[in-house]
This record gives sequence, structure tokens and C-alpha cells, in this order.
Amino acid sequence: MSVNKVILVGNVGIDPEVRYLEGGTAVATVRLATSETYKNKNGERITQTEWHNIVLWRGLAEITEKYVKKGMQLYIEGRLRTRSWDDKEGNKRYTTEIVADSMKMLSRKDDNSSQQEEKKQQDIAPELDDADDLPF
Amino acid sequence: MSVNKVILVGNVGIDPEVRYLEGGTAVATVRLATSETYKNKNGERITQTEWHNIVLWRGLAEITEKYVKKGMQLYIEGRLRTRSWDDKEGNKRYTTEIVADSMKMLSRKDDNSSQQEEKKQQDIAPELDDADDLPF
Amino acid sequence: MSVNKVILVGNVGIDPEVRYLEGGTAVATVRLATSETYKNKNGERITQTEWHNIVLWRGLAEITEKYVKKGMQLYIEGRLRTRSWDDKEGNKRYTTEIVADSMKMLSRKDDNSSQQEEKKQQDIAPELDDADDLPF
Amino acid sequence: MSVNKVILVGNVGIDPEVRYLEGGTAVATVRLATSETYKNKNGERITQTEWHNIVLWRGLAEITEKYVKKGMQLYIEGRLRTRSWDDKEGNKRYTTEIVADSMKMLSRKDDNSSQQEEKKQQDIAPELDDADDLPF
DNA sequence: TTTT
DNA sequence: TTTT
Repeated sequence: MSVNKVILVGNVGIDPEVRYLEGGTAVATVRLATSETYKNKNGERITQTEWHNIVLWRGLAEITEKYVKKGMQLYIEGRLRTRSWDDKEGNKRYTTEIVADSMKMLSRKDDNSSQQEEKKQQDIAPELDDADDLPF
Repeated sequence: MSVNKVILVGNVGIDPEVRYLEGGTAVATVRLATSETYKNKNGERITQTEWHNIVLWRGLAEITEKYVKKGMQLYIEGRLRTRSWDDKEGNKRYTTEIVADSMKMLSRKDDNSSQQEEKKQQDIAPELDDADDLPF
Repeated sequence: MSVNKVILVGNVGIDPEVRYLEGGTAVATVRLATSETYKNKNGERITQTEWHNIVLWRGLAEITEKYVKKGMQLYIEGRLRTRSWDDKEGNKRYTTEIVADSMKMLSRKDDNSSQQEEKKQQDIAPELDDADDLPF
Repeated sequence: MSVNKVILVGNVGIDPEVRYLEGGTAVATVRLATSETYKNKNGERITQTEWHNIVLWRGLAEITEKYVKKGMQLYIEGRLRTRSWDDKEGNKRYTTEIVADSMKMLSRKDDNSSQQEEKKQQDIAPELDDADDLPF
């Protein structure tokens, strides 16, 4: 038995990237910042920002494509996954990502169509879970 | 405002490494496995194991040094932190770790001194939180 | 947007109760204890136990009926729900429960058939989520 | 070993109540709403609101007294506690509350002094944890 | 009513 | 490199 759970509330750093696999499956990646403020030994206020790579599949990716923009505040629930790849020198490299199981928009960047999109967002809210049975 | 929270329950892969910084601060690293089982399209049961790098500071590191062993089941609560370093070819590399804020032992590998250590573990249980104010 | 999430690891106080609604839907209730130990001002070790009412629906209820026993350690992920009812004097009363979305068995009470049940438990493990779309 | 953790993001229903115990310890109570939307069998969109009783001690209570207002969105991390009391008919009653370990303000109700208070809030942000060692 |  |  094990538990692998991540809960994040943070802000989107750049507009998400969304691509579609051969079979039509959507995959989105989101850069999400969380920051933490503390005082160091000299009493100075230090803000430390952490950047997270979020991966969203299928329905969550499609929602992301339509509604998630740079600057928005998101709630993400997911799990850690480290995958390996080979760089150009042939070295094994590792990247740790958060695979989202649930995503909620806490704010929206207002744009021209905001009133209308607000409604859309509410319409789709109940579908914001990744209930597919594939584990990635 | 942001939230950066990780909750893990998993098994320790190898005995932890603990070192002491110049000032005497203890730092422990633990390799923790979580695994997830699912059926693929052919109905075969697939187990996918995820390895996490846990970093524990100060009191948590000292507890780790004394009691955490390969094979034990741990509950970890912490936060994600990605740090960068330069490899031998001078390339920037990134490693994502979970900095523990709380650690609980869900099982112990039984050894000769188990009865005695059981008691020790209980004695220290209330101190198993990293309440220091440094954010790393 | 809101989040209502509970994460518990605790021990089952009595064998669960399971009943079936008219339509055949299974509902299980589990009493789960969590305890917390601290030192009071006199340095005495105090253990405080908290009892939680867990409600599990459908597949989770059926798993509970088959495998969950008094004394077992469970991981529960769910959400808070307070429901009201009228007592015999006609006063409104409130009961707060945790509606489970996920349940994992961290230990089993060993019994005669343990080897065999062990296997069963593994067979059903992947189905331990409440993926139905009803919100209760 | 056990875990008793609650994570909430919701809105404050009425201005918090804050009182001071004989020894000067501050205690605040906050009514927090979370809501969940789903479609019933007829395809109608149903919103179900859940009200939570949050209890905050010491520093968190003082922050609450100064800054938390009706309508604000809060992030609360805490633990469940059910306490019993006797009603006027002498019956034992139970109330389940969430004792906060951490509180973060996700929004503020704008008032006249908002600019100035914004700064205050940031100044106190690092102290928003209940690090005292009393377990309630 | 559980467990360590 | 762990565990079930």
C-alpha cells in the first residue's frame, strides 16, 4: 500500500502547451509557481519561488487548452512521477512532474470575453477530474 | 498565497544517508518507493514504482539516523523543491526532492533490539515535526 | 471554487456495518480512531484519541464488507459532510461524517484464511476508488 | 501511528468570533463554506454547500481577529476534533470542528483601508502557523 | 470502540 | 533500491 499525493495552489507562469497524441489523446503541460516567504537570520524577508511541471491528460488537458492562461491561480491535486530521457550527450536525465488528477481554477485572467467564459467554466466544472484508468 | 504540499506513504529503498553540516546541522536523505498497480488494455496487472528523494533536516534527520532502515514503511509530509547543480560537462541539471516537514514510521524492520527500540521510538514520537523556522 | 478534503490513517474500532439500499446500493460505516500524543505542562505523556465516522458507498462499501475488520489500519481519503436529523424530542441534531473517495488497507488482522485473503485483497486493490459520479 | 488531516478552501460565512481565555489565550471560530456542484439523474445542476466550524488558537486567532472578514476565501489546514457537551435537556451532544494548524488568506474583502492592510497582511504572513505545542 |  |  502506498500514497503518492501532491496538492498545489499556485500561479501559471506561461500559457500552457497542449498537444495531441496520434490516437487523439490530449496532453497539456503547465508551469506553476508556488512561493514561500520567510525571514533569514538577518531579519530580511526572503521570497523563494518553486516552479512545478504539471502534466494533464485527456479531459483535463482540453479544459486547460480552453481556459488556463498565464497568471491564473490554480489548485492542482495529483501525483509525482519522475521520467528519464537521454540528453544529446547520451546521458540519462531525470525530470520530475506532477501528473494531475484534479484541477480547479481559483482565478481567471480577465479578457474581453470574460463574462461569457465565466459561464463556460462553470458548465464544465463537474468534469474537471481525470477519472480515466490509465495511470499516467 | 500558495500551497506546496506532498503526502507520501511508501517504503524505504536503502538505509538512509545522514551527514552533518559544519555548524552541526543534520541532513538525512531517504529513497522512498511508492507503487501503483493497474490493469493495462490486455488485462495484465502492471505495477509501476515511483522513487522519491526525501530530505530531512535537523531533528527529523537525527530520528532518521537512529531509527529509519531499508524496508520500513514511512508517512512523509513535506514540500517539493527543485534544486539545480552543474554536472561534469558543465551542464545545468535539476533534481526534485521532497523536503520533509513531518515523518512518521508506520512499520519497523524487526531486529534483535526491537523491544527496546520500540520504547525509544515512542519517547521521541512527539518531536517528529520539523518546527524550525528555516524554510529548507 | 472550493476544496473539502480529509486524509486519515487510523484504526478500525469495531467491525464495520454494511447495509443495502432498496436499489441495491451498498453503504458501509466505519468507526476509525486516530490518536495524538503530547506532553502536558507537567511533562506527562497524554494520548488523545479522536473517533471518526467514515461512510463508504458502492464498491468501497462492498470491499469494506468483505475485508475490513476491527483493529485494521486504514488510509482514508474523503470529504466532510454534516447531515442533520431529528432526535426523539424533535430537536435538530447534526452529525459530521467523512464520505470516503478512496480507501486503502495498511494492515490486516491475521486470521486462519490470511494467505488466501491476501491474494483476494490484491486482486481488488485497483478498484478501491469511488469513481461513481454521485456526490455522496 | 495515525494521520488526521483536513484541507479546506472555502468562503467565510460571517465575521469570525474571537474571545480571550483567562490566561489571555485567543480563540477564534470561523464558519467556512465549501460547495460542490454535480448533475443529478435528470441532468439538473445541483450545488451542495457544506459548512465547517473552524477553530483557531493563539497567533492564528489574532490574525483572524484582525484580517478575516465575511466573504473572504481561506485555505485551512488542520485536524478533526469532535467534542461533547450537554444540551439543556441534559442530553450529550457532539460537535465536530476543524482545529486549524495553518491558515492562508486567498482573497480579501476590499474595504477603505485595503491598500494599507494589504501590507500588514504580508508582514504577518510568515507567522501564520500554529506552532505551539498544545494539541488543541 | 482501535492502535502504539 | 522498497513493499504487497
